[in-house]
Amino acid sequence: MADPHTQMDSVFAALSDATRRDILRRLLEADAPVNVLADPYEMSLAAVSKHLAILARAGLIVQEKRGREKWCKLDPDAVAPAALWMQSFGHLALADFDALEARIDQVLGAE
Amino acid sequence: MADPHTQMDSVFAALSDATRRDILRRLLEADAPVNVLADPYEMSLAAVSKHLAILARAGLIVQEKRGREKWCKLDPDAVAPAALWMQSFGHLALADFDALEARIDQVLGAE
DNA sequence: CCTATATTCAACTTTTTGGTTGATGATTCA
DNA sequence: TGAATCATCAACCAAAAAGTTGAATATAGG
Repeated sequence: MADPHTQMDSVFAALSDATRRDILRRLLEADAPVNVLADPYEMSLAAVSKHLAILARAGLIVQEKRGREKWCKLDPDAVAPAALWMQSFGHLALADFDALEARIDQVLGAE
Repeated sequence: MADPHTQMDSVFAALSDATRRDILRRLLEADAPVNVLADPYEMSLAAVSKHLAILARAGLIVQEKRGREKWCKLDPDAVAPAALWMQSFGHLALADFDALEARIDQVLGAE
């Protein structure tokens, strides 16, 4: 079976969890190793490690091993396709009424 | 049990499936009843009905029964919280977010 | 009234997700 | 060397997601 998950699927799925969004938000401030990222949450270190793997698989973070720590940093470009989809969707949807009026004007105003 | 799913969780989760994104895209063009929406996809009507329920639960569409048909229309305001999250994340994270916006404007034909 | 249509519901299967605990592999450092 | 630390792996569990088929419910229309 070919992987049915596109990059955008993975990005949106990664963002659908509040813990992962919180991790991303904290990574805006500074890069951090896994144990530091895990600290604020109630769940186990292994659970946070899995969340980070999901973020990495979506391309939203990159992980680099430094000594025994694994440092995580944002890869913000990965959010671009999903952000583009959302923005254009929102713009097109909200602009719909204006677009209709514009077309009416076009039809009535032409010739 | 309090619902652990926030509105943003639901919106991102709803957008993480290509079929649902395609449905939303088609609803930009015109409102449509369930059977019309289901037509292009290989899956059963019941499966599409479930996808629509997920979109409705996320607030992305509203459904209104007209006779024996159930018409679906976009509720584009529902993307706002998630879009804002992404936008502010992108603003803070992307060095060249202006470039992204330029591409968005390009796609939209720009104001 | 009867039949076809539109949609959902119910039950079921399979896969994925999000979590646990305990063991394991690296690495640091006293 | 040996103990502590960092992180993942492996096995497991419960719940949710995504699909199926078949029955049920409304409604439309001859």
